[in-house]
Amino acid sequence: VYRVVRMIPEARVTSYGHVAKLIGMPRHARHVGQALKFVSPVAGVPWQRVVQSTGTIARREPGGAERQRRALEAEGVPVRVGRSGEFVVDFSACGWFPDPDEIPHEQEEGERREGEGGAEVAGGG
DNA sequence: ATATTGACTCCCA
DNA sequence: ATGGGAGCCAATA
Repeated sequence: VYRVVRMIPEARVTSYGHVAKLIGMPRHARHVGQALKFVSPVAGVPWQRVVQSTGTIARREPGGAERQRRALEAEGVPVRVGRSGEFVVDFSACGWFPDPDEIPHEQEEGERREGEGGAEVAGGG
């Protein structure tokens, strides 16, 4: 999970479900969140770049969602506020949903890709 | 072992 | 676009 989340480019956002797919566990969307909440307090992983499939920041303890919103805005991701005070990001603008095949599995340390640019954008559909 | 919960997602009305 | 229900899998009680 952390490996995939770390490859999310700056100012880009994806969903728990997609991360789950990228790691080969399309049904573990919830566990992706569980894993992220585990690293959020220690940082080191751009957990902020993962939101719900609807682009909405999941609700959690008061102040938590706002924390994620702040983190996103800090890197230039515009966050919209819903009528319910929900925070939403625009996948069409900063969505990051590469094909699972694009993601190298068990990438050994040392080797690395260059100029991996994802121009595709969700939503379009 | 059963029941409940959770940083989720898809389906249907 | 909105709201209710089911499916999902691991952790917890």
